[in-house]
Amino acid sequence: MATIYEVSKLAGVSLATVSRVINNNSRVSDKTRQKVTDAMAELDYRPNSIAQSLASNRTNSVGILVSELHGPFFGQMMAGIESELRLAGKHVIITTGHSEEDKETEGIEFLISRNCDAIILHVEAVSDDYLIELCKGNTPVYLMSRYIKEIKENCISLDNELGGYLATKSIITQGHSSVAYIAGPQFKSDAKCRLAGHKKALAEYKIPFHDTLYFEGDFSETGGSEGLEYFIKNKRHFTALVCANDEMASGAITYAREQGFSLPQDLSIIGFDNIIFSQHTYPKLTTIDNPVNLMGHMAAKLVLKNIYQQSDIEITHFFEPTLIVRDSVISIL
Amino acid sequence: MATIYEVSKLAGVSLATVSRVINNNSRVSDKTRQKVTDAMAELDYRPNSIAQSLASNRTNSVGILVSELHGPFFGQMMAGIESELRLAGKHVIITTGHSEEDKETEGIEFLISRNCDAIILHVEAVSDDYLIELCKGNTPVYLMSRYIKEIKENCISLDNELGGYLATKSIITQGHSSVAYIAGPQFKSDAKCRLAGHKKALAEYKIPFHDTLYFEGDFSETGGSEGLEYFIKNKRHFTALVCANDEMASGAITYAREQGFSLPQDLSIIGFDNIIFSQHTYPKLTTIDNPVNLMGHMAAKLVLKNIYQQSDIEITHFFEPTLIVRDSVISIL
DNA sequence: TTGTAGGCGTTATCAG
DNA sequence: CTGATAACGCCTACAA
Repeated sequence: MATIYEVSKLAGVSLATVSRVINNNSRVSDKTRQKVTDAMAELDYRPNSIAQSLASNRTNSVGILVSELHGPFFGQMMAGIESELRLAGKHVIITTGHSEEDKETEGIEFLISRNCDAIILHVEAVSDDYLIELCKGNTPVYLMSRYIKEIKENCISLDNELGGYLATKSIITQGHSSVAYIAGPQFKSDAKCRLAGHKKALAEYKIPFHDTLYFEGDFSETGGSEGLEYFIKNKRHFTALVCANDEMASGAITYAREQGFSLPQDLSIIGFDNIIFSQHTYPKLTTIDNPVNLMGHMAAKLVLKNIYQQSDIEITHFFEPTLIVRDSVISIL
Repeated sequence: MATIYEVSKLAGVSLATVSRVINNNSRVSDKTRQKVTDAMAELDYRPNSIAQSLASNRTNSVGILVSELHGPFFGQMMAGIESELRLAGKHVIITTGHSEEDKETEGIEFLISRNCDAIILHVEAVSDDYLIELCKGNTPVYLMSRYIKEIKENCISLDNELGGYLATKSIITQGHSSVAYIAGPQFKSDAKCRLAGHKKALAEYKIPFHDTLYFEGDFSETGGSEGLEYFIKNKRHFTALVCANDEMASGAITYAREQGFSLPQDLSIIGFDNIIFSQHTYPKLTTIDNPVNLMGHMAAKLVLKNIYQQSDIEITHFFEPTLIVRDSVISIL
C-alpha cells in the first residue's frame, strides 16, 4: 500500500503538500494539486484512516449502542442513523446492550475506548445519573428515545406519554370502558411513559385503573400472549386491550385466536410503534406511529451538526406519535 | 487521558515493559507487573486503540456489509456475528449495500479503507468474478449466504436449492398439483437457487412448470401481494402458493384475505426463512427454517479462527434448511 | 504557496 | 526479564 511519502516523492513535492490536497483545506496551486492527484492515481494511493485518526485525533466514526440488533424497531433506528452518517462519509460502530445495566455500561466503555467521535445510545437499564455523568466526559453522548432534562440538548425523544394517551383515548372513544393494558418493562422509560399516558386517558374519562387489568410484559410476542392469558384467567370482563408495543399486540392476537376469540368482534386490540409487520397481522393492527427512522436520522444530524461542524441543520428534539387506524379496533357504541 | 509514557514514569519502568503487561504476552516479573498495573489503575489508564492499531497493523475490527439494517433476516444475521465477535473483544463496523452494485462496491471500499482486519459480506448485486478478485486483496473477505466455488473456504452458505425443493415437495405431497410460485429477484443467488429447488420438486412429481404460475417479486411484503394479484388476474387455477421468503408470504396472506379468500381452505401458502413474525401471521405460516443467526455465528467464528488465530474452532460451511410445519398449508388428498 | 520537523500513542526489534 | 529506539502513516504549526 502506497504511503503519502511515496506520493510526495513521485509528485516531487513535500509531505505537507500531499496532506493538503488530501484534506483539500489549505490552498494549493492548481498545478501542484494536479501533480499530486496524478501521483495518487498512479500509485492507487488510499489514505490510511488509522494514521489519520492518530494524527488528527478524529476517527470519523460514531458509536451506536442499541438494545438488540434484531427487531423491527432497532432496525429502523439504525437504518436512519447509518444512512445519514454514511452520506457524510462517517462510519458507525454498532454494539448491543441487551437492556441490562452491566452490558450497557460495558458497551459504552467499549465504544469510548474505540475513540468514537461521538456515541449515540439507546439505553434502558442504565440510570439517568450515570448518563448525566457520562456526558461530562470527553466523548460526546447522544440519547435516542430517552429524555433526561439535565441533558435535554443531547436527547432525541418521542412523546411516549402522548402516545399512550392517544392509544387509550382512541379506544375509549369507541365506546370501550373496560380496557386491559399490557405494559412494557417498567424499568424502561418509554414503557413507563406509555403507561402514564394510558392512565391519564382513563382518568380523563373517569375510568378507574384496575390492577387486574394490568400486566407487565417484556415487549416481545410472548409478553403479549402471557398478558392475555393472565387476564383471561382473572375472569375480569374487558372488551379492549391496549398493548405497549406491536410485538406484544401481535402475540396477543395470536393467543386470542388460539383461545377461540374472533377478532376484532370479541376483543379490540391496539399496539404501539407501527412496525412494518403491524400491517400484516389479522386483523390489521391499529397502532400508534413511532417515527423511529426519522428520529435516527435526526440523531445523526445532531452529531453532524455538533461534532462535524455541519451547520445549516435544523434539529428537532421532540417527536410526536400519531394514531394509525386499521382494523383491530371496533366501535361498540 | 493518561498515556503509556506516564504510566511508565509512575511505575519506574520503560515504555516497553508497560506495553508488555498491556499485551501480557512476553514474560514480565510479577513484581514489575504489579507496579505497572498499580500505576495504570492510579492513572485510570486506557490504551489508545488507534495508536495500537497503527503500530500493530491490526484494528480488531471486522467490517460487515448487509443489504439492509432493518428486516428480520439481517437483524438475526448481524446479531449472530456481533455477539460472537464481541465476546472476543472485536468490534464490528456495519454498513449497507442495498442490493445495488455500486452501493455494494462502495461499501466494500469503505470498509477496506477503514482497515478492517477482515470483512464479512452479504452482497447480492456484485458479480462472482468481482468477489474472487477481491479475495486476492490484502483484506480477508468472507461471504454470507453465497456460495462461490472458487473461494468456497470463505463462504458460509445455506443450501437454498434444498430449501426450495423441500418447500414445494411438502406442498405436493399434501396433494397440491397446481402450485404458483412467487420468486425473489433473480439476480440474487439465493432467489435463483430456491427457484431451482422448486422446479426440481415439480419435475420429480412430473408437474409442468408454467410461466403463468410464476412471478418474480422483490422479497418484500408488496412482492407477495403483487404476485398474488397477478395470478388471480391470470385466472389460472391453483390451490397452493410457494413464496421465496416469509415477507412475501405474509404480503400474499394479507392480500388473499382482502380478496375474500378464506385461508388456508381456499389457498395453501408456504414461506421461507422462518422469521420470527411467521409465527404470528394468520394462519401461522408453514415455512422453511433458515438458520441465519447460527450462520452469523459461524461466519464470526471463521474470522476468529483464520484472522485472530483462535484455534480449536470447528467450522461448518454449509447449512441445511428444514421444514417447519404450521397452519398455512392443508392437505387436499 | 510550499517545505521542515515534531508529534500522535503504541508496538516491536534489538541489545543488554 | 528489561530498556532504548526506530518504526507506523499522517497532520500541523512554524518557517521560508
